Amino acid sequence: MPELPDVEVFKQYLDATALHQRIAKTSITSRNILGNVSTARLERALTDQEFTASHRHGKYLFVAVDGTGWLVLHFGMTGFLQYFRDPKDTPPHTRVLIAFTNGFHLAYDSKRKLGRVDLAHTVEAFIRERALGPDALDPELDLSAFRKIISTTRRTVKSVLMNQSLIAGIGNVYSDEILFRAGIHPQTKSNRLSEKAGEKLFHTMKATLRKAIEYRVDPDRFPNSYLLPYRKKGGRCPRCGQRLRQIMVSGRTAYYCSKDQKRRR
DNA sequence: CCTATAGCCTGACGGC
DNA sequence: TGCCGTCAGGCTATAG
Repeated sequence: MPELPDVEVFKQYLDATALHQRIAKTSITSRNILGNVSTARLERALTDQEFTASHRHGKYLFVAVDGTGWLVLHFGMTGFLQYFRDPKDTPPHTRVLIAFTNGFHLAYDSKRKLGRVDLAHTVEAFIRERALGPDALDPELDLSAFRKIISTTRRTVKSVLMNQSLIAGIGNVYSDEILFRAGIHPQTKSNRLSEKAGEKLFHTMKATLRKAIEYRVDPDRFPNSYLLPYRKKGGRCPRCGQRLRQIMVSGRTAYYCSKDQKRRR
């Protein structure tokens, strides 16, 4: 699930709940979701410390640990955070459980274990090591920087949007949403986009991600014009009512409207 | 340079 | 009801 807007909402949730509380205990209940860190080292790094700030880059959430380092959270397809007091509210697939001295807990839940929990010395070093591109909502990723990215590759535009080394934060769902709103066919070759289409794509990308955060990624709050609620087998285009097409693009299922998103070469 | 595929994991769903 | 194959909004490694 979690793409940039989802992770941004997780960040706001964490900021509103888990900052500035002393950590009494850290329990790792699934070792294989850990990155380059052992159970013991992670527990040692967190216990008796507190979270002081957070930062998001693409689909990664970084949480500062007393200014000494960073806890890195990645959510895979099924991850989320839950802050709660009563132990019976512990989510069913909790992989890391942090108990604070105020009696509350923060759970990192990941049903499919495709997410990762790690430690990093600095955010910048982590981003460099993972070769992540600029965050999709970073103001430094402006129109001219975006043009450079899309013009230098012949891949399909959908795979460019989803490539975390080129632009960080967009996954399968939001790439479909952005292309739908921009009226661009997902298999259009990136470097073949017209100047006008490239500019439209840029503004649509920024606006779509910002709006999704504003709606707190709640599909019920999205305007009717969004593809997201209809993005399923048998779904119909919210604009023209036609059945949505379903194709594979770079190994993922892409949904689009063949009337509004014409293929051109 | 780019695409396709498998693998990591688990659970929901549909068909029989 | 129960079993089985397929699929799911992420990412990496590898082969061609």
